[in-house]
Order: sequence, then structure tokens, then C-alpha cells
Amino acid sequence: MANIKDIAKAAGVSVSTVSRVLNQHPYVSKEKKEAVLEAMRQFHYQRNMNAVHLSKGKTFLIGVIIPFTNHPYFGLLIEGIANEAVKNNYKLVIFQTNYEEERELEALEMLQTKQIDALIICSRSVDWSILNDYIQYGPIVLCEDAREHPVSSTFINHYQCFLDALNYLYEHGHRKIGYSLYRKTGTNSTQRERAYRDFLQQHGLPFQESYIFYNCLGFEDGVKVVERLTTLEDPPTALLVTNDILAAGIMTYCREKGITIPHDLAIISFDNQPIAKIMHLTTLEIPLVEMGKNLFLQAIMSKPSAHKEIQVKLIERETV
Amino acid sequence: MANIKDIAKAAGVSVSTVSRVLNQHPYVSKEKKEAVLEAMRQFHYQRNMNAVHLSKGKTFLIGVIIPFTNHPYFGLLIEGIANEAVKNNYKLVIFQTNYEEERELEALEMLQTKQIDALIICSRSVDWSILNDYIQYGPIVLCEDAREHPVSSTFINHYQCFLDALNYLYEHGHRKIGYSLYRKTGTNSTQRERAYRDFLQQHGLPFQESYIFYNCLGFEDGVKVVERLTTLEDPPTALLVTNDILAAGIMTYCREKGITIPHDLAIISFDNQPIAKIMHLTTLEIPLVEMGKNLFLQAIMSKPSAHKEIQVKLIERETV
DNA sequence: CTGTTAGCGCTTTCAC
DNA sequence: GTGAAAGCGCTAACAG
Repeated sequence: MANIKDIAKAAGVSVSTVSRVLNQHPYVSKEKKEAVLEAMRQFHYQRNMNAVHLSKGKTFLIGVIIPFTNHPYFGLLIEGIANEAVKNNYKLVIFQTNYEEERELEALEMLQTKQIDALIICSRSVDWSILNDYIQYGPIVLCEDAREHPVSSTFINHYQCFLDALNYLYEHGHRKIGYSLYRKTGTNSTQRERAYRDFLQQHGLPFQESYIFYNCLGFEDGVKVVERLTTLEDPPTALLVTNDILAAGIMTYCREKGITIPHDLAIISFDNQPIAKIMHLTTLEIPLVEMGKNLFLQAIMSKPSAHKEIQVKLIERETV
Repeated sequence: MANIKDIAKAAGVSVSTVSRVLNQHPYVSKEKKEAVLEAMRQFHYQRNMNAVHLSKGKTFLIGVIIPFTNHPYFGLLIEGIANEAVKNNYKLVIFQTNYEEERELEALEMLQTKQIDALIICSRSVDWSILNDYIQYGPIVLCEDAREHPVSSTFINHYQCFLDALNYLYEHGHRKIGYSLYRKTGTNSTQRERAYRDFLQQHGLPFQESYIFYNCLGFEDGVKVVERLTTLEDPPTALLVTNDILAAGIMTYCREKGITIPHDLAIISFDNQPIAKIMHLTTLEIPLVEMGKNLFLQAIMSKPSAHKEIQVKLIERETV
């Protein structure tokens, strides 16, 4: 495999000239440039990126930690990140973790050993105490409110969002409101839970354990939710569902069970993905692509600890 | 950030000695080794992997191309690959392609520029004519029958499998048999299609376009299948379903539609994942973890063009 | 515009 | 056991 020296020799120039055409520097004469290009062609020359990385001290690789790659929520987030990465000539290394800490640590180690320049954590499960050890090795940016930590973050005020949604439901006459969540733990889940408790207390409403649905993520989990709903003797009249896909699953299964929406059950969800429109879902629009873009930009900025709160918009349709 | 020189100086040894303890070479005196270790601790030393990669000429990174990371089929395959990777001290770089050629090309380019040592393609969409250009840069191993190409492969004889399954159904009295597939194209799909045609011809059965279901992959796609099934005036009495998850979706939806299995509709699927047992699915067991292991081993072997056919086993349960 | 040269950080002979 | 030194392939002053 030919290297830069071989090309230089073959083209009758110095390595720096080759390097210049490699990096599209200006000020290379047309003839020499042509000669170099020709030599490259002949030798099937390919840059050894490891050498480039070592020399430059950076890899132009950004790690992205996500629990699942296939869920539309993360899909859109990645899309936002990836779009911006392409623009800035970066590549992405995706770490799908399934929320296993081991996987997250692998990513952190790659940051430590300079195999990636920065790390975007879309959903964290590793503890802050561990994460803190790694911020010295490169930018780590989070997709949760991390204003109290020395990293950057792009986030949504899930507390306020949940509260707004709950109040919206309250205004529409609902007093028995439940919600779904994927994880019990995690910053976002905690914020939402707190909002729920505060809302209840504020309106003097009782807390009903059975109104909360965990481990709900995909369309198929709708079955699970509705199934339990039907066993409740005093079921909620409204549900806050944390993503459109799940909401669609719930709606679909409700239809089969003869539960009318919004008459028997009101639903308000999050994201405003395409499916939300089709299902006429009232939903809180989260600009995921924009969030992704911002996450990426924070990752390549050297500025430490930038924080950006993303605004959410209520889209009123027909499920409340 | 301290480098190997700093450590050498601090420990009062040469860089080679540091390198030796770094790589756990034998023949380093206890005292020096301790001194080096201590210096590393003090400086929070971290190896720069790019330098290692450059020096060694390899990265210990294997690329894995899959269309979706979240589908259990690919999940298990990756598990098999990852298990073996850990044992051999390799890391994986996952490229989720959604079957976009652009993504596959990115992976191939990383092979070309030595950012990964080898590439495992679990499901290919890029054309062979393109792929061939890249085999010079490093091992490429396929998860499809590639015996006619100068790469390694671990594969299933999908033609035979499909034929066996069809004949099994035939023996159970079925004459109207349909099947599901995700992609219309792709080596595996083509093989299966051919088996179906041959089966039909062999038994003098008519070809029914409407018995074939494309774009079926996940649980939720079951709805789609059943929906169409119900519109058919002469529906198939049996279905060959290409994975357990989809089969489970079909079964679930059938139940709601009052279609009894196997009385009204027999189902035989593939994979034998946990869900298959719960649903009492008759299925063809594919040892995905074993396949993954073999794929990985082929990727790190220098032997060119090894090919291994994996055997499939019929698990008889209650859906036929 | 172009070439020389000193790194980037680590590995690996080779000699002692 | 240990160290000196020559790479690995490329970049980026610096000098001309």
C-alpha cells in the first residue's frame, strides 16, 4: 500500500506538496497538482487516517450514545446530529447501549484514548460520579438538564412540559390522569414524576399508583397499557403518553377494545412525529432534529459548559 | 496530557520499558514495573490509541453493517459477534444503514482508510461490483451465500430452508401457502423466492401474487398482513413468516380477528427466539449467536474466502 | 509556490 | 532485563 512518500517520489515532488493537494490547500501549481493526482490514481493511493489522526491530534469522529437506534425518537435525534456532522465533515460512531452501563463505559474509554473527539450522550445511565472522571478527556454533551454539571447540554424542561400538559388536561375537565414512562430512573423521568406529584398536590388530587405505566416505549406496548386499563375499576380518564408511537399503539388497541377516544380516554403525547398527524394526536411537539443539531454543535465547540433549553409547542388535535 | 516519554522520564526508565509494561511483556523487573505503574497513576496516563494504531498498522476495530440495530434478529447476531470480539480484544463499530447505500459506503471507506481492520456485512444492499473494489483493503465478510465471490461468508441455505418448510406445510395438507419477506431484493430474498416458485411448480400449484407479503419485519407489521389476509376471498391456509416477532404480531392480531391458529391459518416461522416458545410457534431455529461468532472469526482471520453454511433445525410446536 | 524537517505517541528490532 | 533508535504515515511550521 503506497504512502505519501511513494506518491511524492512518483510525482517528482515533496511530501508536503502531496499533503497540500491531499488537504486542498491553495497555492499548488496546476502541473504539480496534476502530477500528484495522477500518481495517486496509479498507485490507488489511500490516506491512512490513523496517521492523520495522530498527527492532528483529533479524529473527526464523534461518539453518540443511545439506548436504542431503532426507535423513532432516537432516530430523529440522530438524524439531527448526523446532518450537522456531515456539514462539518465529522463522522459518527454510534454506541447502542440498551441502557447497559458497560456499553457506555466503552464509549467513555474511547473518548479517553482519543479514538473519538467528543461524546454525545442522548440518554445516560452511568452515574455522574463516573462521568465526571471523563470530562477531562474531551467534550461530553448531554441531552438532559445538566446545568449543574461541568458539561454542555441541550435539553427540554420536562418538568414544565409535564405540568403544562397536565394542566391542559385539567382544564378539559380531567381529574383522573395517568401517564406512561419508559424508565423509572433517569433525569427526565424524575423531573416528570416530580411534576406529576406537584400537580396532584396543587389540585388536591389523590395519587394513584395504578395510573402510572412503566417500561412503555413502542407501539406494541400499547397493548400492555390498555390491558391494564381495562382491569382498573376506576381507570384514568386521560393519559399522558411520552411518545407518539406508543400513543398510536394505545389508540389502536383501544379501538379494538371499544374504548372511544377522547370520550372514554383522552390522550396527549409527545414528539409530534408523522404518525401523530395521521392519528390526529394532540401532542407536544419536540424539535428533535433541532436538538440533534445543537447537541452536535456543542460537541465540537471548545466552549465548556454551554446549556440550551429547547422549547416545546402544543399541537392541538383530536385526542383530548 | 502525559505521553509515554513523560512516564519514562518520571519513572527513570526508557520508553521501551514503559511500552513493555503497557503491553504486559514479560521480562520487566518488578521494581521498574512498579515505578512505571506509579508514574502512570500520578500522571493519569492514558495511551493514545491513534498512535498505537498507526504503529501497529491495525486498529482492533471491526465494522459491522446492519440495517437496523433494534430488531431482535440483528440484535442476536450482534451479540454473537460482540461476544467473540470481547474475547479477542476487539471493539465493534456498528453502522446502522437502514439499507441506505450511502451508509454502507461510509463503512467501506473506513475500511479503505484503515480506520477499521475488517468489515462484517450482515445485510448487504450495495452492489457486488462496488464491493469488489474494496476487498483489497481488508477482510469483508458476508452473512449471505457468497461462495462465488472472493470474500468470506457465513450463511444459511435459505433456498433449502424455505423448500423444507414449504414441504412440511404441504405434508400437513396445505396447498395454499403464502409468505412474508422484508426486502424484495437481496440474496436471501431471492433464494427464498426461487424456492417458492420451484415448490409451486413441483406440486403443480398456482402462483398467487396476493399470498406474498413484503416489507414485513416487526410485530406491528402483523396487523398489515392480517388485514390483507381478511380481504382475500381465497386466502392462504398457511404462512411462512420470516421471523418470530412478526409471526407473533400476526398471531396476536389473528386472535382479535377471530382467526384460529392453526385451524384457519397455519404458521411456521424462523429464528426460534424466546417469543417463539411463549407463542408456541413452530419455527426453524437459526443459531444466530453461533453465526455471529463465526462471522467475527472470519473477519479477523487472514485466510481469504472461507465459507461456512450454518444448519437450521425445525422446532415443532403448535402453530401448524 | 515548494521542499526540508521536526514532530504526533507508540512499537519494535537490535545490541548490550 | 534494558535502552537507543528507527520507523508507522501524515501534518505543519519554516525557510526559501
